[in-house]
Amino acid sequence: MSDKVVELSKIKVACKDCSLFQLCLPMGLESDDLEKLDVIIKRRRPVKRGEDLFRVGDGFRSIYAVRSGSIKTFSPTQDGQEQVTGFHLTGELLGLDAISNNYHPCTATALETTSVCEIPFERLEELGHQIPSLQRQLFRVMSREIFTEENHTLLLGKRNAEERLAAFLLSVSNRFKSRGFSPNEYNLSMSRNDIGNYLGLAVETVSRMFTRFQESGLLTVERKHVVIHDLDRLHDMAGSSRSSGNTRSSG
Amino acid sequence: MSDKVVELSKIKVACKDCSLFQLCLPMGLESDDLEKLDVIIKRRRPVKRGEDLFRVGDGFRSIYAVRSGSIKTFSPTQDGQEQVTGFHLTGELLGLDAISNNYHPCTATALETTSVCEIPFERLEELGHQIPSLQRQLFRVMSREIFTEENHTLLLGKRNAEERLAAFLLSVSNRFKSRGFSPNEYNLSMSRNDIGNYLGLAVETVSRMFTRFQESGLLTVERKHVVIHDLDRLHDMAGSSRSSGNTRSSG
DNA sequence: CGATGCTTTGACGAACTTCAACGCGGGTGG
DNA sequence: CCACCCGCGTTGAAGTTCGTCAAAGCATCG
Repeated sequence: MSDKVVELSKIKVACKDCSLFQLCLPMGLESDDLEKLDVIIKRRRPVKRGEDLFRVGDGFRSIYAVRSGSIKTFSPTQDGQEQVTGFHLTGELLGLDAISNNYHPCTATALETTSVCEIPFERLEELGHQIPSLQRQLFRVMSREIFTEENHTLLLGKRNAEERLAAFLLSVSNRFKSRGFSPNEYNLSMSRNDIGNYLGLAVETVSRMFTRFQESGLLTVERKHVVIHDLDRLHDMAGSSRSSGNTRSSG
Repeated sequence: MSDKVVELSKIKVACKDCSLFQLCLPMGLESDDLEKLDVIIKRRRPVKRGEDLFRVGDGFRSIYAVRSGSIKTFSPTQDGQEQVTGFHLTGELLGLDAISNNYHPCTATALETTSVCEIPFERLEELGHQIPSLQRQLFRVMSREIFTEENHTLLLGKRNAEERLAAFLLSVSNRFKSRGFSPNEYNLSMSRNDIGNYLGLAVETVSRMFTRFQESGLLTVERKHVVIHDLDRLHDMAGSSRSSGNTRSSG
């Protein structure tokens, strides 16, 4: 069960050997329970930039964990627009919003070449009956997702453009940090358009804010590449965010 | 276990005799499983208008189902403001956002005299291991909550004042309808202030929109009382809302 | 009956969107 | 290898929506 081998097209890394172990679903599981989970997980070939992991209306079968790369989820609105509902970075789950309807309410598109673990939900549910700690972790993950959505709501409800972009950059920063990457320097895989859409702002406003942030010495930005010079100030500007983290998990 | 009696201060109605049976947690449960759930549920004395069911930071022990009345949940923001994160009507659950953090990230205040069922989460979790259909229902409820939050996000991200208020009124309408009340006529238990806060609008803007809606013949409003004359048009105005319902459940 | 809190209304200004144009960079084809 | 093209990002100007400020109307309650 655990002698997974690295192949060319199907990279098989057992949960126990995965660097995301502490962030992902198996967090807190005992070794033998971990293997049970490991067995039901499907490792798929990487999704290329622009390809979809699933589409709006697709039947719900699995939830997904991002192993590397990043994914955006978005829903169509009645007037034919799209609304970006979330960005999912390494170690984050998506698809949880499909459980109740039994189909995916959003489309998931890779922002760059991305590997995911596919976790068939029925089997996960069965496993949950056997492994209480997995059950609990699953509840925790879903609850955190609700909490995260509330935070996003909070952001869009009361905050101006400056605060929104600051909060967004801070959120990305925190998420990279908790995965062992630099919180001060990273590449944004999503376009300005996606960011604006997600934050409820026009692209132009996002661009202007980036310029303003840079002029004030808060950060340096060049296309996708962001270097944050003053995380404390960014934090102050973000203001609104509720006490706890901004960790995303589903979409 | 099922011979609950109506008392004066503690109204005891077994799940199987509750009119919300089809909307609430026990949906789809077999008779004997229902009784198991029934046993762990605590019926508390009603919460009066303005009283809190729980407060921000309170330790998480239970989730709650609204039996009658309504509750608003709100979180403090860093600058001392409040952000209303949800309204919870009859048959809806709240407290699900506390599972991951182990404390409540929001305060829940009664908007009118409100009865709730308190469901100790640890015991519910245990019961979930025994009763797969309860487990599944719990996942479904949590997933629906994520979906609902996404919808709220969508609303705040892209929609103007008119669309927001229309979507809000439509959501309330749908929720009353699914509980067997009139979708065309209802009383709003929350203040204009709460509505504005929830929708990310100034109170004055909400008021102006109500006036505009009334002048256009869409509805009649007098303080809390709302009569909707043209649900179809309201639906068109709300526009943005994603395909499925607006059913809330947690906060 | 006055006090208080909620709601409405009007005037004004600020923030953000929209429209338009331009710059830049990466990819493609000659 | 260079030139061109196209998408993305930036910048400027004008327009609109909504928030803020101020004041008055109106119900509820002591």
